[in-house]
Amino acid sequence: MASSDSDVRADYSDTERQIFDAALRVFARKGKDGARMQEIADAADINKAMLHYYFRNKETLYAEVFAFTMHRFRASFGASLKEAPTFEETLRVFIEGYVEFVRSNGDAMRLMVNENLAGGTLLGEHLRRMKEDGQAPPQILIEKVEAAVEAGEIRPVDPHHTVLSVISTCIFFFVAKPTVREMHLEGDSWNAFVEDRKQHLFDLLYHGLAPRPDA
Amino acid sequence: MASSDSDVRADYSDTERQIFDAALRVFARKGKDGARMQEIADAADINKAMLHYYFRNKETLYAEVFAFTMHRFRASFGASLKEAPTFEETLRVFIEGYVEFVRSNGDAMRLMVNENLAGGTLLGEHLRRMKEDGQAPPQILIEKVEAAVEAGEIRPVDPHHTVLSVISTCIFFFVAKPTVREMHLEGDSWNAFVEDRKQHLFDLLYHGLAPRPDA
DNA sequence: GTCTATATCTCGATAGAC
DNA sequence: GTCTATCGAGATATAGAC
Repeated sequence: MASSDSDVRADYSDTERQIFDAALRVFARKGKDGARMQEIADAADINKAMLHYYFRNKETLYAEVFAFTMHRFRASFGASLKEAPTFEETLRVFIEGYVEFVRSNGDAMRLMVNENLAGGTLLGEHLRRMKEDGQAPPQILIEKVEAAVEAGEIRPVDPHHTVLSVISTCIFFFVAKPTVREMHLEGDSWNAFVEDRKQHLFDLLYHGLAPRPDA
Repeated sequence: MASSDSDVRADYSDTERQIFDAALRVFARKGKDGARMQEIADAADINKAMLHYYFRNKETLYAEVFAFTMHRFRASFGASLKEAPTFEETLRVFIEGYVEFVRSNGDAMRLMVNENLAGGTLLGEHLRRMKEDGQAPPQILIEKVEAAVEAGEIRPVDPHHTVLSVISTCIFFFVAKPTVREMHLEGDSWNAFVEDRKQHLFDLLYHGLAPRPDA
């Protein structure tokens, strides 16, 4: 258990998880400084004093919520990435997995984006660890893109930019959900929009990467 | 001048613009609730009391900064979008213009994303106005995509999803700059990365949209 | 218009009864 | 473990001299 100085505890109680959910919801929308302990307590349906009983202060609460969220992100995502025979299948599975992850972990995404906007002091350590573990979703996909280029399955593209583009298109529409609703949806259902989006992204990216007959 | 109830004043003094710049910098990173008036005053290099002299309170300061930022966004961007003979040129010009805009208006982007994360109460009105004016960058590009589909210049894609994808790839890497630095840059220059990205995005999206010979 | 001082209030944090 | 009451820091906002 003493593997790394900032490992994530696995034995959170029910109340603690309840607090985590509430804290994540608030931190994700308002950021660390904008969030109010009272609002978190209300969302968790507990007394404000209990927050300080379980977590010394706001700073540690935020740090633990962030670490726990990143931990879940790695675990949940690694599991969703299956092996696929062709790059076409890999791309389809990745988009499906990523969009679904984003859909059901919206606040985790918002938290990470918020941390980026604020300067990302906490990100560094976590990202470095993800990179070293090779567990990061980007890292995995980058290698697959490299292999696909090597095998001539796709055009000779820059793996880093390519993966960044795939991820951007899977996340941004969700981060900017209020804007997207206003600009692109006129009373249509959000869920239907997300389903359409998965298909669109696969088409766009697949054709964007596939080799050109004339090239 | 009484065109609309929430029009943006055009006669801001030098001091007021100085405050706007500082306020935008802070609001963009910390959000409305996370920002501190003292920090804004320091960044603007004026006394904290002066903030309240020029703007009654935090709420109105934020509202005016947001409105002014959206106004500048519309104006600055509309001007950068030139007519182009082919869709290929349109796409290239759009990416160049958008990425450059994002690069030199990073805090404006961060502010909008922050507002989206927080729920986007202020966005609604502004976006609706942009849509009605037809001035919105997305709106303009959507029409060009529709026309290009019609003319057979590109594959029959959904214009809304397509434009959303273009915009996502132009903005997200910037919003997540700290993460991108950590994951994709190893001491390389950010400016060089941005230049590479413009080229990559054009390639990826152009091939993603171009008609298939075999289709 | 500018600054100091201060009023007012909100929020994070703790004490202490149960 | 839970709650009420409250302290004290820090934030917004204002008063008033210059």
